Amino acid sequence: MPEQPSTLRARRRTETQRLIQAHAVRLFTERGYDATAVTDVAEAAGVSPMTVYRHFPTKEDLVLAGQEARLVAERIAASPAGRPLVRRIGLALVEAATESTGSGEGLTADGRFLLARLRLMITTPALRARHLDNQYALQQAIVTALDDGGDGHDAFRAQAATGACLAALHTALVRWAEDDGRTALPGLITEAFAAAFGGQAP
Amino acid sequence: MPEQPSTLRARRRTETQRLIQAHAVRLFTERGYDATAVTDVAEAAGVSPMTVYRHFPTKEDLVLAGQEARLVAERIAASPAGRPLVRRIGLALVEAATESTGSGEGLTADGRFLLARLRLMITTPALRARHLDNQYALQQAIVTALDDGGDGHDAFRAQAATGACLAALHTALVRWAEDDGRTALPGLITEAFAAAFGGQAP
DNA sequence: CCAAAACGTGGTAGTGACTACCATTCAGGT
DNA sequence: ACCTGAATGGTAGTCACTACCACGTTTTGG
Repeated sequence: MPEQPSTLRARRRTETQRLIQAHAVRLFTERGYDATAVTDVAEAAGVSPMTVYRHFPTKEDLVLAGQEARLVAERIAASPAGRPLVRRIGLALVEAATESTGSGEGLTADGRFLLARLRLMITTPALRARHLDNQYALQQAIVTALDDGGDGHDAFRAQAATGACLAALHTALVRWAEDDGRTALPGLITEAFAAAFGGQAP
Repeated sequence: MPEQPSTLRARRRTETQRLIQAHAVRLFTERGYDATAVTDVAEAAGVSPMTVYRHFPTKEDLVLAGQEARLVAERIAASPAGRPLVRRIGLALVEAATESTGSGEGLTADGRFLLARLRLMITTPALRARHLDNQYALQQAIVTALDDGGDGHDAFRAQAATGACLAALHTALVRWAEDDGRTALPGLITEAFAAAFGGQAP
């Protein structure tokens, strides 16, 4: 999904980003987030501190950066309307999770990296706060995407339902990370939805 | 509810806290959060920057400090068990909101201050992130408080349900702030729960 | 009632995240 | 080949926050 303009500059750019982020997550995991300075990350990646800030506006973005959110929003917007909102969102989330992590046992390299990032997001207070705010931004994006021209009251109901769905997702993600990714994520999401919404989930 | 030990030192201490926080919220509202330095708050309150940090460990706490969370957790723990979790939490939240803001029209001075803080929490990214993390901490407190000795699976379901409830609460709070407190908060919470959970809300 | 302990407050000097502002180098399109 | 623009690096500065220490006042215990 990330387009590859294949121009040399763009390829190098994404490659540097990948390099910096990989070293950052590694160092944060080894030494701790607060005990690792941005300068350390830059040094490990072989670039100047300036370059780190060019690619990642804040230290937190070194862990949080990722494009999973966009995928989710698009999938929900593309899902067939008519069904109750909670079921639409739940189904889209389960599908997106299946695609990202696989429903079976083996974890891809991307999956392991996502897991490492998630662990940091859950345990480090500053990262957890920013991650929750990102989820809130995703909520806004979802509500905007599926706004069928209803009035403010409809939008309010959509906000409430979407927020509750994303909270259930978050619970599933936390459990998945605590389990080191051994339990399949789609199943956890389904369980979380069942616990929160009872009869109106896949 | 906050005990008054009535010893001179304690009274002075809470008074300085109140003073600093009041000036902070005022300045943040007038000039903006990022454009206001902690030094400015200290100067306005007539204390040294050091004293500000003594009472409020971070700049964000100047807005976020408050003991509403504890009230909510206690109320939920005290609610009668047996009913479905979502209904228990919803009822407790509506009651707590009624007590804090009143169900009628007039807004108390405390209510107006709470509204000003809430507006800052919603509009300022850094504060919004920390606020969402505080809600997440409240979720943990609630789950711990009503842990009836179930297994890990029960705890997982409680996490999912509680998180969804607090997301609905947050939606109601945002709407309340956007309305400048004109719509009664308990009713908004009830509506948000109805939108998210359908038939299982007050 | 008077000491000693505890607390609230202020100063100084630091660390670390982040932000201008500017110079240099090199890929991309014409 | 030339010029535009992007990517990187350096310097200096702001601001949140943290020791570490000193001084005065309130509280406490004999």
